[in-house]
Amino acid sequence: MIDTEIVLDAVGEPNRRRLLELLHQQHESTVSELVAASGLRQPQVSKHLKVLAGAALVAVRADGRHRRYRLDGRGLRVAHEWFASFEDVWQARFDTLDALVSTDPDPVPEHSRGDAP
Amino acid sequence: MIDTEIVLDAVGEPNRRRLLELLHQQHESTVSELVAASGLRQPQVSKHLKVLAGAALVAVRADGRHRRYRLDGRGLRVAHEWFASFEDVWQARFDTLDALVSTDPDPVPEHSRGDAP
DNA sequence: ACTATATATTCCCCGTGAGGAATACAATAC
DNA sequence: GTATTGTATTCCTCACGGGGAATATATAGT
Repeated sequence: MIDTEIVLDAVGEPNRRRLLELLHQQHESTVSELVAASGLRQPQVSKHLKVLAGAALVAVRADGRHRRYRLDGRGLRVAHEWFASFEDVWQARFDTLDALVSTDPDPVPEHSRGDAP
Repeated sequence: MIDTEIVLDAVGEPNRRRLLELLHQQHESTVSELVAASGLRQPQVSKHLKVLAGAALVAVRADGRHRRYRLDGRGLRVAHEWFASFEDVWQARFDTLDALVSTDPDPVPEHSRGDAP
């Protein structure tokens, strides 16, 4: 079974999310392609891919001296399901309205000088 | 508009995820209740809640000297949608099968030196 | 006024983890 | 074999961010 904690930790990093998005567009990419597309350097790309693979977010396929990376649906699905478990929160529509009012519980009284709104 | 990066960064921390889950069960909680339920100390709970509020993941309502926190569907929905955009990955079922095979592309070559670790 | 409770904020410390450079390992071409 | 390309790994440094303690700021009660 895939650990939700590991998955969400892995996604909690901007460059790793960029790699996931790049792999989503390209469907399959070598490390060099990801280096070129991301602007990151090769070692960091490899390291990030290792973390993503550890979370079942990407899968690798050896191809000659290349490694072809692609998205792995298993980790992505686990993360998606974690957020889906909160669906009731935004489907009870009143919460959203309330939130607009109550996000800032004290909207700066500013010592209430007499100027008009 | 809510920034997906900020949301996913905020969720990328285990204790903040715990707080979200606690708020999901309780629907609304004071800081003290979250302190008791999480085992964290009050300042860190307040700090994490501030990050979550900055990502529109929680909303606050002032109630006497308490602050009642609840989940905010806006941030949660943004995160859910980000992962939903990858749905095609796990709905193409072959990826899952391939992953089982190709996650470890080179299962321990015979460089094994005879000495103990 | 003072006291107590609830929460936020400030300061400091320290570990984790991301980035960089260099190197090691792997696979093809010659 | 050597050279070259592609990728992984090691080592180092350093900043970011989380935790702890103390303090500040509210709000209620007396």
